Amino acid sequence: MSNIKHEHRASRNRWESAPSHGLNDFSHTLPIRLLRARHAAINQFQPIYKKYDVTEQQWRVLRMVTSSTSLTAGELSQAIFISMPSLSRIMNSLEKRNLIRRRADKDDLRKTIVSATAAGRTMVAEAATWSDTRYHDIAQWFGKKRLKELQILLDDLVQILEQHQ
Amino acid sequence: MSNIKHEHRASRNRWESAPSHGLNDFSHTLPIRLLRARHAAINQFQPIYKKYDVTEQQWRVLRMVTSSTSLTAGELSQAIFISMPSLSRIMNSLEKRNLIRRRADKDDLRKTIVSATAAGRTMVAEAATWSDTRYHDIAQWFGKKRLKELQILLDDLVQILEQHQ
DNA sequence: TGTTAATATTTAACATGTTAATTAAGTTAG
DNA sequence: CTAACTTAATTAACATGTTAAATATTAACA
Repeated sequence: MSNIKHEHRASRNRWESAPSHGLNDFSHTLPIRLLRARHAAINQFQPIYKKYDVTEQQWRVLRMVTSSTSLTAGELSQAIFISMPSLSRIMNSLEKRNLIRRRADKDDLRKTIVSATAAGRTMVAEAATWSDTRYHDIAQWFGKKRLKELQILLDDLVQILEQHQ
Repeated sequence: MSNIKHEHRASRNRWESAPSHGLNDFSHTLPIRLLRARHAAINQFQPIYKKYDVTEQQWRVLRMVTSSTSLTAGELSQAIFISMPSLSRIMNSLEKRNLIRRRADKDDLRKTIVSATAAGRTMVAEAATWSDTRYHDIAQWFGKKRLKELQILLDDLVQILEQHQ
């Protein structure tokens, strides 16, 4: 019973230890970790969503649209990682609330150009300061260096996974 | 394909640079990065979902249930990070397909104990090898050390964000 | 003991995620 | 020029995410 090399404690997760059958500690896979982290991050901005009665996704649209002078629905979709079908519905809702506006691109009538209304811009500008403060807080708590590390690892992971496809 | 617009160097993101007004480069916030990474990771296992005609979430339930001898719906919900309402519907669907079973806990009739049927266990066991291989591939491509680093950073981030709440 | 509070799960209502089909406009080849 | 192909956005259908309310059971306690 010579346990030579490893003496893995109880259950290290499946990514670093022997896979055996892979059915142990399933609650700590990378996808679930990423989901949890995203949840926790978004949660920090909950006060804004409640204050303005928007969902996190609607807020993403509003921020992207107000931060850009002119972009098409397709560009918007790619930038904030919301599929076109979802984006389509979200834009309906935001347009009804008079926060954004859609118009056809004169050079290519298939494209839709999305822009923020004055009301939309006002709303985002109001929250921008608060939001920036919170972003800064998070960087402070977690450490700017580690945050940067995390970002790089995430980007690299995406790149590598998309490569091997 | 390969029209991927990675303008990494072009503009640094808002997390490390001066916040100014926070409306620039909004498409690279941490939440969006996490979303992208999760997508890319899940995408690697798409063949399984298609082969067995299950969603990613249903698969999470199946793997967790088969990897555990006995757990309640609540425990399952926490472990795989699916809310109780969603889990309730997913279990309905999996039960109809005879992949899992629900029964009341004799010691506490409020609790529901979830278990896999023989069919469910067979199905997961069949895919386990393939899945393990893919997990291993990812670790190989990305580097085991970096993957571990990423995991630690994610866990720490969650912990810190939950602390400051 | 009986009333109230807390817990586990489900249901309801609505927003979003996902895949496939549809519509409209632009592009290309014959 | 027009038929076939491509692209951009929407719609449809169904699964999941999310919040609040409903239901059933257990715990607390005066």
